[in-house]
Amino acid sequence: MAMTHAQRLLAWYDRHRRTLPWRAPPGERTEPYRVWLSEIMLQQTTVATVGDYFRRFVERWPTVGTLAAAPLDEVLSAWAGLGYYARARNLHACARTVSEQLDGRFPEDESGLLALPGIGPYTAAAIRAIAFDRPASAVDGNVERVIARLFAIETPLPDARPEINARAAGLVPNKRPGDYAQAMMDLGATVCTPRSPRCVICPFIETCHARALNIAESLPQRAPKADRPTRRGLAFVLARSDGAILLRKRAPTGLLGGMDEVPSSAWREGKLTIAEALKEAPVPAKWQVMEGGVRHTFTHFHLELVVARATATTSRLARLAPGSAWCTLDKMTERALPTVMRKIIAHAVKG
DNA sequence: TAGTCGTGGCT
DNA sequence: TAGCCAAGACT
Repeated sequence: MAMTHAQRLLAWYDRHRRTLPWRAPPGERTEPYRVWLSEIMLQQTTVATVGDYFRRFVERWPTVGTLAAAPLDEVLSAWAGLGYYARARNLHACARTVSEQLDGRFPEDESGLLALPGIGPYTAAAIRAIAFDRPASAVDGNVERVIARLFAIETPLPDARPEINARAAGLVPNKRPGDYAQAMMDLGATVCTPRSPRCVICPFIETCHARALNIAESLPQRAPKADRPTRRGLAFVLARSDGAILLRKRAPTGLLGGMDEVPSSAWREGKLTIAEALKEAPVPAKWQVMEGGVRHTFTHFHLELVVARATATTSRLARLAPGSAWCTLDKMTERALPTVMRKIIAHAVKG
């Protein structure tokens, strides 16, 4: 009998398996805590970016209990720069639930995992497969691509998802399902790549329908994305005589929720009127509007910021709103500052 | 269901 | 340069 897809893939995996910070040695299982933490970090984020964050997290918080005991603000600070900050808020909430209500153990069943904050269909399946070696079908962007090509599914995403999920589930083996899940993702990441797939070294070359039709690189097709608008605003960098800068805390949810920020005017579409934006300054001061500015792109809009600087005087310190605080430059790395805020500060300091 | 939610690397 | 995409979840 011919080898199944799973058998071919596992044979390939045994030869090409990558060493990753969260991956246990061959034949061993990764602890559920490390699987969960890595999978949350890897959502919409590249392996290369996650590596250092993962190492820092497990060194500082080696167990789910230690993470649950940490203040949210410390977790957000450690997460700063990774993006999608709701993941960090949910990570912390999930750690507390597992620690306080589940005796520190992650559920092994799908419904139990799906009930936890930040764990959706993909992550629940990945945890079940990798941590508990259960035959769960973990379909991420890599697997979507592999399956769409293997079966030449030309329906654009996201409409193709039901068919892709069904096809993917049909390939999951009962033996080594954890290795199989990781192998599928490795295959998508290193062989069945979005552009210039390396079909000649693919374990599925003999059965891949897209390869046979010479349409592999064009799959999966995607529905066109809405174009991003541009929002504009004025950021206010207030510096104390010792160089400390005024920061404040953002609202707990929504864009950059719970993170620290440099005060700014509202970010609006359309032309920026400096005179109007200056009325939104956090304190009265002799604001100096700087040359140039900061550009940053979020998932669904571009942001263009002009930066205004001012020096604080003692008389204004008492006027600071609640949630505001001074931060010296050497302490800036300890704060929960998203990348766009670090860009603003760098621009202001550089002058 | 479709919009919200970051960032960096690659082409 | 500008768009694409990455181990998606939530509302």
